[in-house]
Amino acid sequence: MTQWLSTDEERAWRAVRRLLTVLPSRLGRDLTQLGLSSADYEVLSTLSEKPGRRWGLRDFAEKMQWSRSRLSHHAARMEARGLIEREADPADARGSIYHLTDAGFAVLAEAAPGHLASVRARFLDHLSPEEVAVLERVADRIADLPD
Amino acid sequence: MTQWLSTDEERAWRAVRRLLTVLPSRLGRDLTQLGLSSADYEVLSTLSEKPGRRWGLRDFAEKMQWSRSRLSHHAARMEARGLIEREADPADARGSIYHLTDAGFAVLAEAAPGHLASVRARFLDHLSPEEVAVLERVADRIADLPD
DNA sequence: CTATCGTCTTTGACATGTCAATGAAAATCA
DNA sequence: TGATTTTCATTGACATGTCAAAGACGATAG
Repeated sequence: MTQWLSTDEERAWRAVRRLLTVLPSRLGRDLTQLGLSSADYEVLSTLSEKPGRRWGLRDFAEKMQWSRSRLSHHAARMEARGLIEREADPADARGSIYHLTDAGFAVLAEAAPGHLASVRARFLDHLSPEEVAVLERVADRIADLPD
Repeated sequence: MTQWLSTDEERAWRAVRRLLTVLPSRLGRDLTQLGLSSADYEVLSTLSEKPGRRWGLRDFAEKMQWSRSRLSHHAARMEARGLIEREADPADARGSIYHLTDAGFAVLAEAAPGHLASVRARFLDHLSPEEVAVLERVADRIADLPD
């Protein structure tokens, strides 16, 4: 079940697959120690980068590459924890606007340094500048392919 | 929330994060068209590579980097579909041995070419041989770090 | 204006993953 | 041997993600 890629490709793909599994899992584990899941952290940091720290669900979900359903579910749970809040969109009564609470921002601010340290320790610190450059180019090229 | 990596690192990490999200999701979607989830495919192909196409749960789970619980749950579902079977381990009455059924092997054999085509179309075909080599080295280095 | 159609978020049902507890059997050790 | 500890796979309860309604509202065309 193995011979339809060249041996070089085969080895590389195996290695990349392992990376795809292992790196997110390690970063997630580190984050859990800090009291947040990876999903929580993504939501908080994506929201914190938006001017005003508020965002309508539709665009927010698209930015995060999440389904609207997933974001709605997850946001409901985070709202119950007091990390974010939802309010009606004044411009479109169907819409919902999410914004970071002060508590949510505080939680993010507390977790961020540890998370970035983890990204360094588990990834960036082990790459040369040239490798970082190659990775960026390759990752962009692949991710930009049509869906 | 953004200024604790150098701009180069920041851009690269962003790109890699996007790749980590988007590539598995695309490959998974393609696989779904072929009737299998990514998890199903991993189980089948990992099992098919083992001599005799049978494997005890413990080592199997470790090889896949899955928790035993996850594998046990997933295997129960796949067994219900007739793709794999479980039997008692004659050497250790606590143990359980998983093996691929003929039906499971047939399903894998049918899905594999399409999946490999998808890996090519969505990934490998867009990399130069040098990039493939860099990726393999980097991915191995990162994945081999202590947990 | 109003009827239709499309779009919005949420919801519920279900699939999947995690975590802790279970019960059975092996390994260890006195 | 017999008691204790460890390891094994599975299970159940719960958290999370997916998919297909649902219901509310906006946009469009007559």
